[in-house]
Amino acid sequence: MSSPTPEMPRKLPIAPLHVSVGLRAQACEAIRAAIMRMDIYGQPEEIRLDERQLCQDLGVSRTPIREALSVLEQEGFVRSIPRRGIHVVRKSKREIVEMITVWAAIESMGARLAATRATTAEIAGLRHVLVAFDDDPAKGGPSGQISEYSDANMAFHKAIIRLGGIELMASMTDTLFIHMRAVRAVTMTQDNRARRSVADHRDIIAALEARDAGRAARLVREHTMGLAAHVERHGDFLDAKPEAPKQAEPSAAAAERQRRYA
Amino acid sequence: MSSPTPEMPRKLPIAPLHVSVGLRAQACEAIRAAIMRMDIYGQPEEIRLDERQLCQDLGVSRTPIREALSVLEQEGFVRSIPRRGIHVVRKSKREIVEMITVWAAIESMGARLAATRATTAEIAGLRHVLVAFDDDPAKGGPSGQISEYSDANMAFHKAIIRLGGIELMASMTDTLFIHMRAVRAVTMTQDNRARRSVADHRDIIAALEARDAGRAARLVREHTMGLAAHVERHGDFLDAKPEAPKQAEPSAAAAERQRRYA
DNA sequence: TTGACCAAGCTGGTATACAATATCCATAAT
DNA sequence: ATTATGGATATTGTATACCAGCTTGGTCAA
Repeated sequence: MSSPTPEMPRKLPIAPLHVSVGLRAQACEAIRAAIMRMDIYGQPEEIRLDERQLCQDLGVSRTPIREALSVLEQEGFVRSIPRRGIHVVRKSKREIVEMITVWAAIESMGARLAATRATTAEIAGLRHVLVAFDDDPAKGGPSGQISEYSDANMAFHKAIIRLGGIELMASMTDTLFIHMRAVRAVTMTQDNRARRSVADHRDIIAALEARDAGRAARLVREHTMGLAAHVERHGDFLDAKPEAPKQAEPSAAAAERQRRYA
Repeated sequence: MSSPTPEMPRKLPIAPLHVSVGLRAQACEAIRAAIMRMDIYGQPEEIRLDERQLCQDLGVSRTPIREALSVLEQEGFVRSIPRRGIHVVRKSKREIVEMITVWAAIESMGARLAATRATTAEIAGLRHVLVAFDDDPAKGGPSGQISEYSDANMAFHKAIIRLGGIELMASMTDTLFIHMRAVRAVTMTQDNRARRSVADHRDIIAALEARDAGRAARLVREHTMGLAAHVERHGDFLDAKPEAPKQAEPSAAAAERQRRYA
């Protein structure tokens, strides 16, 4: 049966039937999506999540929830304190800057590798990512486009990394990029940043097309480190003000509990 | 419960200390140590570990074991297949090369940052790491010293990264370095590599002392990428031959299993 | 009125029981 | 004799029950 019969009718294109995609993975995905959906830095108070509440909402037992939370804790999205609860982590400005720095390091190397091993067609494909906003520079103004541009921006950087050919880079930066979503508001506070960003991207593509590995690596590094410097200057809102602990309000506890499940 | 007794043995104010360091963390540490201790690439067959066996050995229940295995799976040490068991991952040559490449990217940026922000005393402290083997170059020969040198080697690179001041770099590379331990045998197969490595390190320190960020970054990158190329050339043993345990045996079950794994 | 002490509830950690599924072997049929 | 099918077995995923500790709110005493 292992003979290489070229045409075997036994190979029915039957469903892959991944009935057991794993309940833990689903919970992990759901919780991660919920975390990304909420505006972490909008509310000043710590966001706590309750295991049992999640159990009810997702309709599963605590065990998969706990395992999913373990994964999320490893990924740096939540933090579990023994008997104090599980709260969504709020990255400090320094942590954000560090993440951007690591991102710059990885993507710079990715660009360096891409300059030599990527095909010309692949490099040319990079232009498709930014034409969408290159053709319409008027979009830079309203904040409603920020999210849209930010997504395209991340897509461009992801594409650079992908062209480097190191899959590990893609997987490692994916987590970083997810964290970046929370602070994308600050990345475009200055209007010229968006335009300058597009110009930088064009220069990077040009360097890649010229097969100038050193220049591509340098441009990517300077571009991303510029973002790091920008956050360093204007990202003070990240170091949140956990607000006055409790002013003289006797019902603060009740309010706290109410907010907890919000 | 029986509260009427007004005299309750009051809790001694003696700090129980880290009684609850978390049973999961201990299990995680133990299993990780066990994995690092065993020679993954020595045995040709897949190394499977059994949950209940671990439960008995560690004397705990399955829950903390499972959570520890979740963490280890996230870190890339083990892989869990739904109903097939948990086996220690055997990194392929490509994966190792990728890890080294990412390491080079991160450490290169770390050196670049260290060149400007590290104090002169900190840079000078780097020499302490390699003098131990710089003073006794005769040690390069026997393989018994490989492990020792490898540890000092990693300590040097960790120190570079630490001087960069980005804690995230340290934590990310720690996991990479743990994986590197498994393949440190191949890193020193050529005798001159050890000596050249020390020379490279000295050059890196010189660049840092000269505050030449670009040169430091380049030297670190070339040094580590040289290791990647070395593994690329001589690391074919990593792509192990799982070899058919049963040779020419037309067993239907074996063929079936082979087909399903493909 | 204010402070401390106690008690109860809530939260997470741990253990165990149950269910589902993959593997493997034995037996029967061709 | 060989193959296929069925069951036995083993292993993991999931759920639930129990336990320990922290928080918090109330009450009593000074």
